[in-house]
Amino acid sequence: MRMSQLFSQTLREAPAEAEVISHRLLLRAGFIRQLAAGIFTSMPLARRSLNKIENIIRDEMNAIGGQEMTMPVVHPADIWKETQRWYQIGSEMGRFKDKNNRDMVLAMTHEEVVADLVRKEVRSYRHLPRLIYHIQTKWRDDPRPRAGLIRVREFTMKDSYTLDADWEGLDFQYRNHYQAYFNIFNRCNLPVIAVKSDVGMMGGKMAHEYMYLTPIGEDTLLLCDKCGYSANRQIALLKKEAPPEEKMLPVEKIATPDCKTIIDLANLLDVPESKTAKAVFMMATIPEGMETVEKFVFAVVRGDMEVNETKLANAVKAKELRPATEEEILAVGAEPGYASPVGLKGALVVVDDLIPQSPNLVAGANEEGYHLRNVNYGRDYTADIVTDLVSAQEGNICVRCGGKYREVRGVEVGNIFKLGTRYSDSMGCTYLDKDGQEKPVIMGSYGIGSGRCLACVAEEHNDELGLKWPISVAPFQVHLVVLPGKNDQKAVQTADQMFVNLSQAGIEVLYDDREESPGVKFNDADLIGLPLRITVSDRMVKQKSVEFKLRNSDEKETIAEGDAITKVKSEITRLEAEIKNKVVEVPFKD
RNA sequence: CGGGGCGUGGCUCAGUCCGGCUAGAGCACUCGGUUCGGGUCCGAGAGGUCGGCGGUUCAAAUCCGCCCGCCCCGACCA
Repeated sequence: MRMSQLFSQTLREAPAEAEVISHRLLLRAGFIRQLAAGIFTSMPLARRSLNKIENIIRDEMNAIGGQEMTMPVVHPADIWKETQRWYQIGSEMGRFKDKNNRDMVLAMTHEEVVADLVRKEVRSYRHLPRLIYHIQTKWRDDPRPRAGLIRVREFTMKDSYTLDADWEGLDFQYRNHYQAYFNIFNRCNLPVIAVKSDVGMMGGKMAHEYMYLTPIGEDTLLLCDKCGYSANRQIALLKKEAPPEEKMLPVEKIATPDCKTIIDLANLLDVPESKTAKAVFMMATIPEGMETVEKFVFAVVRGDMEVNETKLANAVKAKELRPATEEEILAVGAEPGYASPVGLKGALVVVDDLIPQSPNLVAGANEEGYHLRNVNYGRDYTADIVTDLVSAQEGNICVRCGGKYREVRGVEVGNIFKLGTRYSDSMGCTYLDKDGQEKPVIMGSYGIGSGRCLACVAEEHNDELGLKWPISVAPFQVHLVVLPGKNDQKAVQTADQMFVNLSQAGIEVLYDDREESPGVKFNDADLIGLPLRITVSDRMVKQKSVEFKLRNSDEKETIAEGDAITKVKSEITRLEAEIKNKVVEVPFKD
């Protein structure tokens, strides 16, 4: 490709709205342009890199038996109503009506379409197992798109779906994906870890997320360096140490004016925060058949811990949770700042499982300015649900080995889900097994965002001059720069010829044939960040030589003109081998 | 959805507080010349409904109201 013909330009300055490095560099280097919040165009450079990423994905999916297909972006709402997700998912779903006033959905994912296909195509155990996938546009009207390509509303995802006759089959395909995903990210030279995760709106049994660790990430992860346990904070378990046993003391009402926070309370009474009970009020939207009901949820955790909203939502099977308003709190007989589980009416009480083991806590009195001492679960109040409700944090004890957790941030670049029969049941996907028995098809679903992957690679590989693409993801392999000098076409002729020769040798070349000064050309080359650079200058062609440079190194090497192709080829081979070495077996961790 | 910020030519920004002549600068773009290994230099040009609508005023980029868009923090999120 001649740069004089390329449909995009580099920018000397990044647009003001770009903050994170990948966003700034992808804009400046001319890879992407924004159309609206969370909606981007992939320019030719980005498209080429995305093609490389997607081809790596294809390669790895095909290697585990995947069959590529394409499913529609626009769906009739009917199938989403069948699985209830039409009702369960809120404003994040893109909905519109067609000309006949029929409800339509913009695909957020494709379980419904797959399930519809399965019930029509799969009749017999002979049709199983299968692995199908596509690379297709998704629309999720995210409330807050941000950070360039990291979090967008329209995006492209590879999503694959496994169809199995039994749970062992699902297990096998799940593990195949587990490894294939590591292969994919390693081949993109993107370091990731797999963590256990919440099943969220997908429903299902087990899920892992593939996380690229970076401070700009939006997910908080807990890692145990001792045993390797890793999980998204949303579901991370932790070891809670039960306090020493105490005799239950009689409840005692005490005046605690202006004492609305746990810290105030602990200070005033001179007790540790772990001797208090913290109350959190939420309104939960809970699906009941086709309808939803709003319930007031009163959650209780120990004062030294935080409520985990994902765990709470899962405990009460809520589709949505929001903080309750003051009026709603008063309506159930609680007092904001002085709330207590003792003597509540009409609330769903959910208590962390450490609370019943923690005797003689200080809790609110449901009366402004008063708390109760020596409140004990079982004697003074009971809960509708007792379960793990708290968020794991830096320094907490590992649930597996007793080590200490470390907290890091990450971007989710992929995920794998064991769906089980959630969709098969609601959409009637059954097959006949060998005994003629009708059984549900067991499904799995697996996603990778290709644009997000590109952004993460850009986020990982850059320096103060610009991008530094791994050879496997670079839009071109070689940046060919010509510096013509004055009144002499010799360099241009040599470079033109080299462009032809390299291209004919199957090498992908971006040829900067523009009439620009050397400084501009070098800076653009560094900004765009192709792994190899060849400079053909007036000065050097006189000695029949050219300059070779790696983006990743400051060294410049003078080589004979005639050796250029050999040199480029061997360097590409070397860089590709480096990447290949990163592809290794990863032990499965559940 | 809550909090904050911003919106002036393709990009970065000044001007807005305190209303007043043809609305400015740098970069990018076009033309001419110059330079030629790290964002050359000189000259000439083209390009703007000052986000939109309404109001106040002799006069609005500037003041007031409503709306829209974009960014950041939070809530949310396969």
